[in-house]
Amino acid sequence: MIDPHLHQPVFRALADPTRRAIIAMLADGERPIGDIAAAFEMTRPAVAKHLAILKEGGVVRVEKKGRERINRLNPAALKSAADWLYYFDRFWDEKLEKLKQAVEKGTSAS
Amino acid sequence: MIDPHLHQPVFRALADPTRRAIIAMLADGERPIGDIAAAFEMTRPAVAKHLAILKEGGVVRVEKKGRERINRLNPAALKSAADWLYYFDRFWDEKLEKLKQAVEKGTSAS
DNA sequence: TAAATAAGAAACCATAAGGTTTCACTTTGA
DNA sequence: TCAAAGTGAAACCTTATGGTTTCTTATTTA
Repeated sequence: MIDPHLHQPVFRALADPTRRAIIAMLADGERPIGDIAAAFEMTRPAVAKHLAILKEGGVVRVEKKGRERINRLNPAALKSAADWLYYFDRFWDEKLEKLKQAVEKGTSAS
Repeated sequence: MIDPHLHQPVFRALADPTRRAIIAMLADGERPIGDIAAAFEMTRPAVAKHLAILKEGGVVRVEKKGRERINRLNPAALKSAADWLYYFDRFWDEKLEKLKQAVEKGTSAS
């Protein structure tokens, strides 16, 4: 098993329910911080801190656009956490494990 | 997307690197708390707190056995977190997504 | 039965986390 | 050009978190 510290920034980003909700929201489309703060009935600085942690985990990226900062989801970063969990697939879903092995071998399945 | 609070106990359990290391250790085999504390060079009460949080998330279960308490991994609880992350599969791995759909349809892939 | 082993529980401590209010800085638009 | 809009940043507060030491309880086993 891989060093658990490697995944820390991502798992830390995922640890808070508000941050997971932000991830879900950004999966639907990019948004400026003001919109997010309004949606969660939370002050903007509070959301800014959550976004900072999400950025540390690479889960969210920002793009300056005039006076706005567009926050965009970077789902690839979530793969790091998913990969760690995938290791346990074989314990609860042997069928999917077989399929994954097929993918790794390059076998077509569709 | 599902209510992020439902997953909170599991994601909280996963948030700490020591707890993820404990999960990895228990995946290799059940162990009493003393063994875990020794392996991590940490006091037993500290490990006890981590185990309590892991139990709250349903990730670890205990069985009394004489004067020992055997801690056993319950990988099914991890599925809750994995399922949440699976939602983003389509963003980073379209091929695996197709395979999963194939599984759901009952299509053979091996 | 008494010592050793395994563990739970309580009290305590330092720091991290999550939130707020207040103030300063850019970019836009009337 | 100057007020409004959108944001960043600093200071502060409360509670959660992760750890320790100390003490007690239960089970072996010599």
